[in-house]
Amino acid sequence: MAKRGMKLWLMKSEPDVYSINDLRRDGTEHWEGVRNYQARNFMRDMAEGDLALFYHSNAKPPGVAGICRIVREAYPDPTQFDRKSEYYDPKSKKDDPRWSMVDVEFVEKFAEEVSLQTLKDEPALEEMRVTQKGSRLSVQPVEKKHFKKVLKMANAQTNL
DNA sequence: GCCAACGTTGGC
DNA sequence: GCCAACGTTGGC
Repeated sequence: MAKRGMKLWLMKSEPDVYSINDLRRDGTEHWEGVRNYQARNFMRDMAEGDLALFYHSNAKPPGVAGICRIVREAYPDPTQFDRKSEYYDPKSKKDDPRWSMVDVEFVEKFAEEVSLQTLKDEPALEEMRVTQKGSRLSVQPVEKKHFKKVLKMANAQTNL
């Protein structure tokens, strides 16, 4: 059931890097490596218990693969200080970390992914951010009506 | 691999 | 503060 004031999100991951199957295996994971200020700011707005659509980007086809839940609110992403990490940011200072991450846990993998094309073909999702041209943002808020629609299209077990 | 649609950087 | 050059994202 939906908690009062719960916010809803969409989070993109390239399945070659980290997929919904990886999250199912791991249970929980750090959502590290976000290096875009807008996406970071959205992560900072997340609260424990919020739900997110797990979106496979750069996939064939791209689409929503399942659901995850925020289990830890934003805190500094340690990879920004790790010289060996591909996410290393030499400009970020220890006493003023630039980048944040959240922790997520696996909720559900859809029996069938809902492809981006399917989302685009659904008139009710016309205004959803991810269906819009040039939507590159890797973390984005989702309106409740859109989230519910996607759950329905996916025959999801999760409901709001 | 191409390229549109951004976002960031840095010279001025 | 402007803006050109450059880098990244991500669908196709």
